[in-house]
Order: sequence, then C-alpha cells, then structure tokens
Amino acid sequence: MSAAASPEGASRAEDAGAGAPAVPGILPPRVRIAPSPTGDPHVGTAYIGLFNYVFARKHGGQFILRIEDTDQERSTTSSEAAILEALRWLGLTWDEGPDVGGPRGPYRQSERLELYRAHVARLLESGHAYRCFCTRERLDAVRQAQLAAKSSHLGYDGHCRRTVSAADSAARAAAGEAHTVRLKIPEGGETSFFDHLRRETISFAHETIDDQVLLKSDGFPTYHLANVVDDHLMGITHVIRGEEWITSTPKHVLLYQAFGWEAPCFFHLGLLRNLDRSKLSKRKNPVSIFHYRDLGYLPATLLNFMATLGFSLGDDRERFTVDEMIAHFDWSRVHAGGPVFDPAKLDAWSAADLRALSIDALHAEVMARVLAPERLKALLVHAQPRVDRLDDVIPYISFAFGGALDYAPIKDKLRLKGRSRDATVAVLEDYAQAIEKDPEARTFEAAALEAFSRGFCERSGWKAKELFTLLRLAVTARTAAPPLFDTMAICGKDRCRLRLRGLVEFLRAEPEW
RNA sequence: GGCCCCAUGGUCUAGCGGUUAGGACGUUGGCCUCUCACGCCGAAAUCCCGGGUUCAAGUCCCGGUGGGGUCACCA
Repeated sequence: MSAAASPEGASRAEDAGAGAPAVPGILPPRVRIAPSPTGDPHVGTAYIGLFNYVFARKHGGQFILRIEDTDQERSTTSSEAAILEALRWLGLTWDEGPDVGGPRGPYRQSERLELYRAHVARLLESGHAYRCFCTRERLDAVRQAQLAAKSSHLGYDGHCRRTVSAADSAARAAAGEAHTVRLKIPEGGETSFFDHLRRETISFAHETIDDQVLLKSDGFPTYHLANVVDDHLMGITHVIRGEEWITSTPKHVLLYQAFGWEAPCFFHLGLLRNLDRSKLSKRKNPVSIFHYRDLGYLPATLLNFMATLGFSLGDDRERFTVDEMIAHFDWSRVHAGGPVFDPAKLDAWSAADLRALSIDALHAEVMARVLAPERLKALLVHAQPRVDRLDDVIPYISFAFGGALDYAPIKDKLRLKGRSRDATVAVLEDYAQAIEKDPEARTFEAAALEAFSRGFCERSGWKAKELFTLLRLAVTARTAAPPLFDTMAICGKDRCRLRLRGLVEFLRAEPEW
C-alpha cells in the first residue's frame, strides 16, 4: 500500500533548522471535522471546526465535512441537516462534504460500509484483527467481575483472541454466527504518537489499551475503524480534534501501521468546560449552536469568542475577525488547556458588537432574525383572536422573545396545590430531561410535544392540568398565553430549555412551602 | 481506581530567564446624566505547592497537589 495520499504539489513543510517544523506535515493541508448526527449541533463541533477551518484557510488547504453516522441507534437525518445549517450560519464553509460532494466521497459513513468491510477483511487476513463471538452477557459479566475485583485494567479479557483458532473463527463466521471484529493490540511494548499542539510525544503501554471493537455485529464500523480508513482515503493530513480522543489515538496509530499507511499529524485541542470546569454539557450550559443563533448573537461574535478560548493574536487585541485569526494563526499561539466557556463574557461582547452596528444594519438583523416574517406570522395567528388593537400585538407576543424570565411577579402562582417546592423542581427537571430523550418530542413540534407531555403525565402522576399550568408559567411567566404546545414550539427548544432551567433555579432559591 | 492531558486574578488570556506580571469579562468606587444604558476615570484580585538548574524562574526540569479526559458493539 502506498503512503498517505498527497494532494498534487504537496510538500512536507520542514524547518531547515533544528527542532520541530514550524508547520508540521504535508502542505497544503486537508483537514476535516467529523460530527456525529445524534443531537443538536454542538458548540464543541463549531469550536473544533473553527480551528480546522482556520488552519486550512491559512495554508490554502481543504476543509472537509464528514458525517459519522455509524451509530444506527442514534443517528438521524434531521440532526445531520441541523449540523449543516448551523455550520453554514457560522460561515464555516466546507470544501467537500455530503451536500457539495467532492473527489473523495461519499462523505457520509453510512454510504461507505463496503469500504470498511473490505478493510476489516484485510486486517483479519493479516492477523491484525480477530473475530469476537462473545455475547453481551459475557462481556457484562467480565466487566462486573473486573469492577468487583477492583481490577486496575477494565476491558475485554481477550477470550476469543486466545481460545478461537483461525479456522474455527472463519467457520463460525461462515455459519452466520454473530460476532464483532476486534483490533489485536500487540502484547508487549507501547505505542506513541507526537501531539503537535503540545509538541510532545505521548506514549501508551499496550497493556493499557483495550482490544477495540472495529466492526460491530450489525456490520457497521466503530468510530475508530471508520475514522482511520476515511482519514486515509480522504487524504487527511492533519487531525485536529478534541482531547477526549487522546487515549484512543494509539489505537488509531496501530491501525495506520496495520494497513501500512502513514498517520496524519495529530493536534488535540482542550475541551470546552462549564463554569464548574466539568466538560461542557447541556445540563449546565446551553450547548446547541441554535441556542446562540436563536437568542440573537451575531456569528462573528460567537466565532471571535470561541477563537479566544485557546487562541490569541499575541498582543492585547482580543476582538478580531476570522480573517485576522487566519492571518495570525500559528500553533504556537494555541493553548492546550481546556477553557471555561463563560457566557457572561460572550454577552458582553455581543452587546458591544450590537452597539457597533449602524442603525440600518441593526434593523436588518432584527427584521431578518427576530421579526422574520414566518416567525412573526406564526405568532400573529395566536395574537389575532386575543388582542383588541394592533398596538397590543407586540406586548402580547413578547413572551416569544428574549431569554430568561423573571418569575418573582408570579411567585404565588407557582405554588401548586398539593405539590411541594421540591416536587415541583423535580418534575421540571424530569420533564426537561425526558424531552431530550424522546425522538418525537425532540423535534419540538406542537403535536409531538403534546403527545409526549400527556404521556409524561401518565408516567409521573401529574395531572395534565397542573403540569401544563406549570410549564406555561415556566415558558412565559404568565398565566395567559396561546395554547401551551404552540407556545413552546414558537419559543423554540433552546429558549424553553433555558427558561425551564431558569425556573428551577428560581424555585431552588425560594423557601420550601 | 488504572492510564493520559492540563495548570498566570473568579473566568478567557499576554508573557517564551531579568517586567511596577499587560489586556478583556466579571466585581467594585467615582464622573457624565432627567432615569437607565452607553462612555470615561479609578480600585481590589493572579503566577497551585515543594525541590532542582541558573548570577537570576511565572518562564526550564522533576515530584506532589488540584482540575479534566478516558477506560462501550457512542462518537
């Protein structure tokens, strides 16, 4: 097999002097982001995307969007569409991807299954991988035993690797027995790779690496296999991703070696954090890109803010454009620590950026986004039967705008008969959590929300009337509003999520009743 | 718990052996002003700890501590 594919005219950027090259790897670079379409488009994807995009633009390379939809359980086409929409909104345009195509497609992993199977066959043949016939039950039992024994290494015990002969393995597979294919990690020694952001070699002893499943029993590849095969076939020269991947990089390196391919250069960026320093999560912080879009941040503000989370121009300027970031970009200017995503600072910058707009530009933004005709009409449908004068329309529909609400004026209404404060808080949290897990309700369409909510009532023991009243108060801070589910749909998932959490916080600060 | 990563005010960062440790958000005092906001001026607040290297350490090395990640037929 040939070495890593190099784009035409590619050259290796080496520093003539001593030490590491100023720009490692093959130039111009081909980089990618590979989001999994399993939920709302995440700011973490945008964050990693920004650095990939900037690096590609800096050196005249290509920025590729690849959809990693190998999880049949969780991947949805609507999520994929949302990712594309969100990245487009931010202006992180890709050169190759599932929508625009490109020379190394297809760019959706579910359309590349044959490729993965063929490559797995190669590994099986070369002895770098083996079939595993262990059942879920056995795997669970092994894990439980390891946990109980407080074993320092958790992971597969290598049962099929040791006990199933090559002939047996092939025969059982031919007979149609369900199995996975695992990577055969070498027994002694270690595997290391150079992290070009940290400018350091990171090593892992083979004993600490699990025999990773490469091909699931449903015939779909896992991330590790698909990622390596695709990065190679797509000519990816630099893998710029989050540091949650550091521990699996040795598996990837071993795969490159098994295939006889040259591995790309790795850069692992720090993970975005909540205020409490845990990994950014929607429980504690808005993480959907749509949240930032729908609550009215300018893409340039968000991009600039994310850029400063790890990158700096090198002087005191921190307000800069993506083009300025490209002009000044250098890996030595990128910090490896995981930064806290502080919404207060984003808000301050957003305020400053809005003030810097001309009135005409501000007007255009408001008309296009806040008062977009479709959105306004959807609200007018509900305002029409309820207002007496045109001038009352705006105050009436005001619940659909803005972020957090003040619940102090309706404090007394929140005391539902027979429901304690804690029970009220609990039901709000349960509801918010359950809605994320429901594939229908997640779409936030009125009918789906209603069906879900009625079902939720049955499960939780709350009457529809009392729960719906509570939700109306949470979402609008009013006792009178359009039908609840229309209201929620129009306000949108992110605004509702924000307000539900806002009410929980408000109630927690109240004395028990 | 094993392994791995990270470490400058509360937060994001500048610093790349010698600085009164700079900027921004936040907090706070004041000015401006019909209110608020903006704007302007000021203040408090940081090099995690311990060794080592060096004439000299926030800066280099080691250890500790703390935080984070990861240990799935999820990515």
